Amino acid sequence: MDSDSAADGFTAMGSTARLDVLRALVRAGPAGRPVSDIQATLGIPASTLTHHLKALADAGLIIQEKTGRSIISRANYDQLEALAAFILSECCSEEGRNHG
Amino acid sequence: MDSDSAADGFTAMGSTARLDVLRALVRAGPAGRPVSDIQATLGIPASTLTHHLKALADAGLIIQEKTGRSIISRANYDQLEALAAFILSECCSEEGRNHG
DNA sequence: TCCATATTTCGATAGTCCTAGAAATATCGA
DNA sequence: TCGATATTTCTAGGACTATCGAAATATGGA
Repeated sequence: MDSDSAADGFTAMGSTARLDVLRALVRAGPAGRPVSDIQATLGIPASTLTHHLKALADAGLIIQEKTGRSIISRANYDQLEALAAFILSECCSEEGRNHG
Repeated sequence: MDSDSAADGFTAMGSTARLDVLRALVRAGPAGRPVSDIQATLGIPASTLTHHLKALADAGLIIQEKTGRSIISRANYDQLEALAAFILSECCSEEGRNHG
């Protein structure tokens, strides 16, 4: 995980609307949820929801798969774990240094 | 940790410049670093750096303390841990449900 | 083919954010 | 008080973002 893709990931989580969508998918587990189902739960207009889902997918936080007329979105747990671990990685590695 | 303050925290981490500043502080450990020291390491103009530090402080990700002419910034490890934990909290709690 | 369902693309508006130079403020030492 | 150091505030422009209605696209069934 490099700094740039981590920042992309955090940007994607950095709006209430998008974080709510992501968490709905995290709660749903590996089965994921279709767009229309998320929309019914959160009450976001379809075009806005598509926009946010694309942002989450571009950042690698979710994975989308088309089945029939539906698109199933799933949380990308590996990526989410990597981001969570990134926050405090290298913690205190320079503790006590006066220069550098 | 509610969704709104989590989103604020992730927004603060959602730019490369700011994430680099935060990580410099995470690496530094509890001793923290003065602004001028961060500036020397990262090469960011002072006014830009102040702007980013304020954003990080407003989101509760860092804590600033004035000592003499310097301001020491420290990572707020409790808040960072809470954000890391938030990402996957409630994971799969609705797994298997078809409605709701 | 025709219709209903599911989702995306387009387009436009309003608002927010990043960056950074210049000027201002605060602190310490001589 | 004067100067050096440390940091913030002011200001501004260009870039990016969120929102969402309307129109378009894709799929499956009758």
